[in-house]
Amino acid sequence: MADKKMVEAITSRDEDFAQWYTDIVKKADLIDYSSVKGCMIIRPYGYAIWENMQKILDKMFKDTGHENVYMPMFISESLLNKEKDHVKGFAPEVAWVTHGGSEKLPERLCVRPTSETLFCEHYSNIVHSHRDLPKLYNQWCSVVRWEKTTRPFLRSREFLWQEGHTVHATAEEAIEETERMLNIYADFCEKYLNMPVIKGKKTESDKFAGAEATYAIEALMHDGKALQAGTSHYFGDGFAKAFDITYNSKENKLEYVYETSWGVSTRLIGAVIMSHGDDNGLVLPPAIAPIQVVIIPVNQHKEGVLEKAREIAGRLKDKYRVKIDESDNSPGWKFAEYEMKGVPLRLEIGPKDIENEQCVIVRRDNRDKTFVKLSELEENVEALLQAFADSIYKMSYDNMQRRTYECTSMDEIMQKLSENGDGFVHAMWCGGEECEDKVKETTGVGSRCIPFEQKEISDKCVCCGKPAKHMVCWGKAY
RNA sequence: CGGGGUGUGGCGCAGAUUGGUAGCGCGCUACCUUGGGGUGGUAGAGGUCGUCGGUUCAAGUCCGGUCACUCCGACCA
Repeated sequence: MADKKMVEAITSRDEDFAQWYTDIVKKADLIDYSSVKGCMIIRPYGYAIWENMQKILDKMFKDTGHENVYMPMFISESLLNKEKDHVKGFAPEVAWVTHGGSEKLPERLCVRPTSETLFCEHYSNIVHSHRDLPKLYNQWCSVVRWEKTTRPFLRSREFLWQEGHTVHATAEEAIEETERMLNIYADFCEKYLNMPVIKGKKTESDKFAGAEATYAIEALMHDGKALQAGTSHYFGDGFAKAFDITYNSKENKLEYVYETSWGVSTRLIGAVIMSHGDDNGLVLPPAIAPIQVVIIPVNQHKEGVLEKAREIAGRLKDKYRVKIDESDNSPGWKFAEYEMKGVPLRLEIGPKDIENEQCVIVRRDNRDKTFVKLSELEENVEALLQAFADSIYKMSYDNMQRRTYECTSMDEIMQKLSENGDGFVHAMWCGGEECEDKVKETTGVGSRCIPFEQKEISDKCVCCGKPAKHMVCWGKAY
């Protein structure tokens, strides 16, 4: 029975998606709660996923000329206050340090919610000449935002991320950088997380505090809600003016730099869970799965079985992340356990197989069983992992297609959503903030982004009927 | 921040209305058994009931505060 629910312990995904999600993060050993609200312990299995993401992304950053740095975690209040839009955006959710030991600090310090101000201060000190540009810095760190409601990976008060901050001589160069990084994020999601995304620009009301333009990639989760999976901001010279970051040009003129920043966070783990997971647990993309192939010896106490299992592991371990479970749990228990943990391939090896010089490989996504000759092991693993990755991408892609609705009226939006469930609504927009608000108020979907890939569904705004400027992608957000 | 739910061995829960000193399943430990979808058995270990305070001869149980988790909204990587 391919669709039989093996693990009774988790909530069904279609019955209660939120509860299902909570069950998964706990039962797959990704996190544990700590005693401070909204702060989670990322356990080894969860952290390994993040490490794999980091490894891939870090290489992509380095390949495009970026360098890693580390900024302090504290920002003085006066520094934070320098760019007024930025403070206004973040002040409500920063955590403050007021004491050092028992002594009150002369100026309170905020725990970074993001590090624009720190990078700006530093850049103003080290950038003097056009020869110093560009500076392409990135840092891996954690940031703190005092969120009111919290959820593991999706919204925690402290979370891990990377933040790139770059300064350039010209606006063109900075805009190019903003786009380059957005594309890297999109490629990462599609190729390594096997998750399709929509690239687009945020509306004025939705852009980053202090930015001139914010670009984002939006992914659609299995339940039809949207998740912002990454952002890339173009700052123009706004921060440069606020923080006085100037350089002497070739013509010996004092010029302001142009800046960008971009980031993705451990929220991507949440995105992967909600894109690919099913009623049996996690389903992990091979590129980031801590274990890609789990080997389950069957009747392992029988002579020769464990030896064979280890031999197989030895053949695979240079190329793949492999684990043999030699514990004394029953095979059935192990099957369920590694399904919960989302391991892409399960390799079963028992006395019958050894006799036939074969093994059994089962895919996590559809439980397809393949009998593989041991002499053809490597090429089969390779092919199955690839097929697995393609297949979970397609599932996500199909889900997004099925849940994308083109609408020309507010009534149609509400009708499509109630008939087919949540999803992306593509509809035209005049560019007015009142209409943006009104769409959200009446239909429940907010603007996610203005996709780069535009389509003229009609020439009128879905809300007010005036001439439309853009097609907007709307959705309910996480 | 508003509304609902929950907090009792590691996990899931019962006990609370009718106060009298804590119980079940799973897991855990040891041994045996079994092994191709969470094997079966025997013997064990483990909790003062989120937390602070109040009422009472006596509180898991009643009252008040507080903290955390969770779900649904409003805002956010």
